[in-house]
Amino acid sequence: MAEYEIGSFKIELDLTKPLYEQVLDQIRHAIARGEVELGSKIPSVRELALQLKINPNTVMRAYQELERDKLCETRRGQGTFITTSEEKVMEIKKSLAKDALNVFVSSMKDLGMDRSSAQKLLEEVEWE
Amino acid sequence: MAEYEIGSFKIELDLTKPLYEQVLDQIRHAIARGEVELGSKIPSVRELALQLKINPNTVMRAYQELERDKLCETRRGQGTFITTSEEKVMEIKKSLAKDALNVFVSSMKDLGMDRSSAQKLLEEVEWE
DNA sequence: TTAAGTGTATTATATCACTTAATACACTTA
DNA sequence: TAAGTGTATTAAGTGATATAATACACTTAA
Repeated sequence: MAEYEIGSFKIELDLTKPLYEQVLDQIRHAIARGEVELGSKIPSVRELALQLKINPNTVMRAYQELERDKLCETRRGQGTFITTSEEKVMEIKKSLAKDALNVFVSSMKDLGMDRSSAQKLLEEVEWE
Repeated sequence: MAEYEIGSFKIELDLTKPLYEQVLDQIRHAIARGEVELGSKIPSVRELALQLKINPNTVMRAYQELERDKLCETRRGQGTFITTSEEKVMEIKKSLAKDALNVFVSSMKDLGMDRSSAQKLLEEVEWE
């Protein structure tokens, strides 16, 4: 589809999920990984839409959800800025990790597997 | 939405995912858990559609995918039957577990977490 | 032979989330 | 004042999903 580099992280889009969700996820994860400087400005709605070759409305939808999570702060006429709250970042990181964990545990249970089976899988999986 | 009991397992539908996918997943997982007798007959397309209050075409779509995975065998005029291959069941169980594991690992990496962090989460999570 | 119950196929329609497009307004900064 | 921001609105298009109605082929049992 298209890609765009923001500071040290890159946004890449495909057709597997809604575009606004991909933009949202990738920025959110980049913040969680600490790859975006707190308080820094991210591209304007129009600019990112242009680079990713998608509609400004789609970008805005992602930005608005970031703001709902308090990960971003938008200032009319100025732009959209990453939160300065280290606490918020840790919070969202924990939350995303917990969500992923719950999905995994549910899947294991659905397959009738116990904790130690899951642990064994995790030990044996190729990581890097 | 609706639910239906098949042998020892139950199908419940909601609005979070495509219906055919829920039917498919729930039967597939029940097989993987060993809750369905191998070689047994599952409800007819029309019967299950009636019980779940959904369209027969939707049920058929799920059944056809089960057949593609060789988890079921359909006999025209007779019905749809669970595979008798214990091997196929183990295969699909491994496959589903691997998929879930990969999703989890990807999520952890997206958050910049290493294997031991993931293991710690798994150790600490409430299981039952 | 017949009737009922199977899987399967086809065509049409409806719905909904997602996306795009075009435009306008409010605000900030240089 | 002009350019660049976020925001809002309305309209339209697209594709996956689901429903509806109908028909056909096959199997089984009465």
